Amino acid sequence: MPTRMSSFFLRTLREDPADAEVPSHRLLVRGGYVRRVAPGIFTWLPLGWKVYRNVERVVREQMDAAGFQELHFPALLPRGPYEASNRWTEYGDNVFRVKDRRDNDFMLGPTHEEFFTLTVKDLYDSYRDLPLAIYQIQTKYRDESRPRAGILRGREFVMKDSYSFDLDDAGLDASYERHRAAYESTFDRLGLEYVTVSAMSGAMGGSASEEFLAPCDSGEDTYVACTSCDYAANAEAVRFPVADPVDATDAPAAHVEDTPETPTIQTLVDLSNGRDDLARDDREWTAADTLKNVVVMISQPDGTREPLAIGVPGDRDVDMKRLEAEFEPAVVEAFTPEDFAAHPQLAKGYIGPGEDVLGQGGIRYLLDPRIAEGSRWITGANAPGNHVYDLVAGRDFPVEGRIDVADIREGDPCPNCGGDLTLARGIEVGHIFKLGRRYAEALDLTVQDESGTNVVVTMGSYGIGVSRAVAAIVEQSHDDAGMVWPRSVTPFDVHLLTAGKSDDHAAAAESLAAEIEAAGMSVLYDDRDASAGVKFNDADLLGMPTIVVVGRGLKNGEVEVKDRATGDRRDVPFDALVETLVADAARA
RNA sequence: CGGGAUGUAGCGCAGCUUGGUUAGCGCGCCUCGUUCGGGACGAGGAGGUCGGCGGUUCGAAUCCGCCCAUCCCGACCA
Repeated sequence: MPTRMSSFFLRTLREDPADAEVPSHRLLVRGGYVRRVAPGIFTWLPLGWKVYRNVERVVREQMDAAGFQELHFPALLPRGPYEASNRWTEYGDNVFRVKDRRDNDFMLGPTHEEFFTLTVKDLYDSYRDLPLAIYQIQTKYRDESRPRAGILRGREFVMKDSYSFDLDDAGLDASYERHRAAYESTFDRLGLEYVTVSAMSGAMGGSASEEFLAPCDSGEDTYVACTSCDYAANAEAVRFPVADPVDATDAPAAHVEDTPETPTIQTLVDLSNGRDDLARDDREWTAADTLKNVVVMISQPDGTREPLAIGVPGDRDVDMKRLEAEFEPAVVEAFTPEDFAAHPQLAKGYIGPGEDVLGQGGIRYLLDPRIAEGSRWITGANAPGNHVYDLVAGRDFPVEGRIDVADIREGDPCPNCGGDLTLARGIEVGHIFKLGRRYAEALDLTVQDESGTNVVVTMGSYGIGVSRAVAAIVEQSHDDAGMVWPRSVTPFDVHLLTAGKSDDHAAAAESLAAEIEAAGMSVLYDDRDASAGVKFNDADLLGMPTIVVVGRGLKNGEVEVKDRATGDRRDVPFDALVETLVADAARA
């Protein structure tokens, strides 16, 4: 039986919801696929649920095909295991915490590493049981400080998470590769365009890590890709090589100059160019000649705070996102007036390297990799209104450490081949990484090897944002009129409507609907007593891949078949309709 | 958590500055009629704790205070 719109639980909105910004949010709400219940929490209405389940089905089929085994943990989790890995604290405000009637702590699981690990530990003891790869498709909860963009980033969302367990690094490599291949086939089937970029392993600890990003304007992740080689990385993970040392034997001695009213790079550059005693003969000073020192506070989950100074070329800013990624799970805070008061050696606006100030016994001081040993700089002289010129890195102050957190720009040299980097945005729909032994060690997951020795298991962790993928598909596949579903996840194969209200139209549509369904395709039949325009617009909005119109061609025994994606329309005789639809579906 | 904005019917909004009958418009919904291939038309109707609490006042959607909530921009993640 076709689903009849006259009785289908669906209401489309004529106007965009006021709170929806990104296309997926706007269209999913307007099309009656989802409905907001609370910030970041949504109801899946019948149409949306069909899409969601199709996505979930594809994910499950590809996991099963790869030989991974599905299980299901609770979403409501006791505190204990998270103590062992220290994450009850580390996750901070991002977890929904609840108590039972006896005042025991529970949480709504934001992730399940501990439970996978502990369950394997419970059941397995021998190397002969490995390798193992298990997964679940689970509702996860994260009390995001700022949920946004509708389904793209909710506080309740569905994630497929897998874990692999291997005896050694070679085994982990193999498990990782199997997951990568499974992910590629999954996203291919979902009709998602994606790029694979290398990524930091983030809060979970570990080594190799790659993200699957669906490129689109609403993406929250910035990634770089090289125009010359196949290098691609999340902006947070890009690491530029340390610049080669330069010869500084001819460099003049460093000299402090009186530079009043120059607390910013721009004022400093302007003053330097404007004064005869400071101006260069060969060219103008630029911001890139200055060494900018940014002081921040690194705040650990346990509450300890430590100041950190970062030196970058003055034409660059510190990218806070990259900096945060570097110190996870610690949080980076701006230096407050109180912090400055507690460090009186820091002259705001005139901070520079110096004994007991930055480095050399003072605040921990790390330099951008572009600052070569032997390079000359203008920087703060640690006194208001004073800068030091011709300060040579490595000669006048030691290079105590490096940190690569400056902003990345279009055209920056590729760390791999030196070609030009491009910047783009994408939605993280998948993430695979080699966890290593962190959880296994913390939770004491070992197996006996052939010699009877206990060996710590090495793990991999692999996620797919199932609910997020629904939104990502819309982000990539829509036009002004509405959504355009890939056939693999469409809620219905065919959207059938009558343009014309005679009994003949209805009878023809009924019989065609039955034929189409008999051929194995699902039909959403718009049998409503609405004007043709309303039906056409709803059909475009709802986005089934094929729209069949029983209209003015009826008298000739023809219907119109419209391809939602291309907009192409063809008149097809009744008796050729099913054949046409089957052929179209097969071609897609 | 910082910055900005908003809260009035299922959805989108006006009214608030300058307090005053029964709180209004469009969409959607119900009834009747007309229309019938790209969000038709007429007539009639249903639907509201005006975010909450407190205050000022003869009288508060409107003024004041506090609170709550939501959205957007920045810092976090599938």
